[in-house]
Amino acid sequence: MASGRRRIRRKRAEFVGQPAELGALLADLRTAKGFTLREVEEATDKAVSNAYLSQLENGRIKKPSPNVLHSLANVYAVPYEALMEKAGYLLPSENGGGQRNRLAAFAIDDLTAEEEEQLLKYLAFLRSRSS
Amino acid sequence: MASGRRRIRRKRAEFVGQPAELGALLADLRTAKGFTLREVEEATDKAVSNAYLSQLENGRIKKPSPNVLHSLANVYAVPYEALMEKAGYLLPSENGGGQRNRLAAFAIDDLTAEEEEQLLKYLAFLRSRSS
DNA sequence: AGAACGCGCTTGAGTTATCAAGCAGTATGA
DNA sequence: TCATACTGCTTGATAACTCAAGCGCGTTCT
Repeated sequence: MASGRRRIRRKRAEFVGQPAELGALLADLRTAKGFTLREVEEATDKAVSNAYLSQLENGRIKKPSPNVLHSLANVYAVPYEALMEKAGYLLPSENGGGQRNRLAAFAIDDLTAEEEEQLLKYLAFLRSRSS
Repeated sequence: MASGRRRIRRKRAEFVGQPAELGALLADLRTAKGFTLREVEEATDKAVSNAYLSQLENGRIKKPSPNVLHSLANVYAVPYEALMEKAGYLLPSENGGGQRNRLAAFAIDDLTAEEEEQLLKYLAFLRSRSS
């Protein structure tokens, strides 16, 4: 099954970006931090193999063990619960209703001034679009 | 390997009752409430089959999905996290390091989860472009 | 050029979770 | 007595997770 591996090339112009699935989120977190697959494997102390992470990021694995998510949350400095929720696991409090657990507390601590500016700009753009 | 199927007969006499396995705990919870396997299956709205619950209680299944534990926690009226922990999953707080590095340069506190994701995605995009 | 690396990714195999179906045992009622 | 209906339990099949090994591609030496 060859699979036409489609190169995902994001255009800045139309940046539609939906809520994204777990895999995409993990991929974004990793590239944002500038890690390689194997670096993450190391950082998790071999708890998450590079091969596995690849499959995760490409959506081939839908529900990794919470422990895997825990490891990754550590590496990416992002709240564990956020990943759990994205993976489709119920949260302790998430009972019946629909409760809003915030995703990443934007755990990017090493933003450059320039990046920050662009992000803010982009946020402004986003918000201007929301009706 | 023939397997000498060992009947697990719990003794009531010496009740050292310590860490106990998840299975034993679930079994105790159920009998304490006087439910049958099928009643629990019903109570969880078929989320947990009686067959599965049986295997769980007898320790044949070690790490059920968190969602299963959530259902059972509901039925038995015990805290979800307790079951999670018994199942060997790390809890949100169970973290040694506690690195909360979130430098507030980008201190946007009113971000919606969706906005955060899109920003992250955009940042990943930005950084992947810079050579 | 070629060697040597690092990158993401695939694949094969082993383990585990999960369910539908059905089994043996024990009541209870006709 | 037989039938019916429970009880917990087993089993076979399928799907999902997970890893070790290795592949192909692009860089970067030498």
